[in-house]
Amino acid sequence: MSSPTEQATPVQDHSEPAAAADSPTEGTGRFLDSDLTHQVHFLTSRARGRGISHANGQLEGLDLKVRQFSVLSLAASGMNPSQRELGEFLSLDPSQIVALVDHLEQRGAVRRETDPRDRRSKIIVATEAGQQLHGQALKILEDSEDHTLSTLSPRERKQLRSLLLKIAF
Amino acid sequence: MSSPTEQATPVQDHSEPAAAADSPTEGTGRFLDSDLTHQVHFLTSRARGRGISHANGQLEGLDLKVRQFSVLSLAASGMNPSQRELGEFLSLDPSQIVALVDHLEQRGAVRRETDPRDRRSKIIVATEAGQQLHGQALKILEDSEDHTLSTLSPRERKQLRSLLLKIAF
DNA sequence: CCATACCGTTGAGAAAGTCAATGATGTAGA
DNA sequence: TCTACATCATTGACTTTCTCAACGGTATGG
Repeated sequence: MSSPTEQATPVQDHSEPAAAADSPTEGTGRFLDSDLTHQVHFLTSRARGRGISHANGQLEGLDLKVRQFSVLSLAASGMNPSQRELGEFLSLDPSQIVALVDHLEQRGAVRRETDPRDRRSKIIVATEAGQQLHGQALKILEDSEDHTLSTLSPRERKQLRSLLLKIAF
Repeated sequence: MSSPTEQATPVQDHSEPAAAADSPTEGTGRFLDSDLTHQVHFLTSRARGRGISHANGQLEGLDLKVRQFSVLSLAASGMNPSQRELGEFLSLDPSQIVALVDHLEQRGAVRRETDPRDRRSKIIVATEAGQQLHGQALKILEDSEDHTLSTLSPRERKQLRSLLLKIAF
């Protein structure tokens, strides 16, 4: 199908009406038909980029990023994750977890507690202040997500979450 | 403010059966119920990470990454994108586009052609070799995506693409 | 002609990702 | 018990990606 015959398509061939200036989707919308737009990794990348960017902006007031929130969230869950577990679940290198936990610990949001069953591993738990911070951030993130998914019906949002869950693990 | 009241859920409270060693989802599956797992940005991040990681692995033989492919793909589309348009559509800084195009150009996969209508902008077009490379990569990426979405039915895949498309733009 | 805006490019620095090595600790077998 | 080996958190080095400011060449509108 994709045998690239001599169709080199010179530039002057892109005959677009000179009135392209007032196109509807502000210029790059013409790529919406491209092959790329059908690739799931491209769509997830873009969706993620937009969502995270907006979320980070909204979290600015708390001086927190989604990256840090994800660690705080698990720490505040009462599930007592170890750093290794955090790394695995969040798809982050152990060394990155160290930096993240360092930051949250200096901020007084989490504590490192040595696991009595395995003194090599450290359990990350949220402090009282951390719980509070998590609560505030969660609220903001819910609003942010609501904004990101504003073009989706409640039913579609549920579907999306369900589908993503299936391919995320 | 941050007086840590002694209610901090001590570690020995995480009473888990000692037989946890043979748990089904290899350890971190116990976080699947956490709040985080309900957040779309977390799910998209994980899904994207897994997908791109696998895709990049499969593309290794072509010495190509999805990042570079996305540029090549638009260059090979016959839509004559300018670098600015590439940046906007791919959510990348213009300076990153320069590097990406430089690399593909040195490889002989794309050409920069000055737009006769606006000599500031450069149109990126795929060479013959670039078209061929794109064809091979596309095939590999389709297989990779098939692998990433293996837990989804054809109908679900279509739904997913449709939903992602709605929130990606 | 002039001021202003835009495009690609360069360079610098921050953030994020990857990898190897180490000390402390746990585990299993001789 | 002693010994070899594996695992966890940590550090450090390095690469990749992101973000931003500046600059030359070009376009646009007065």
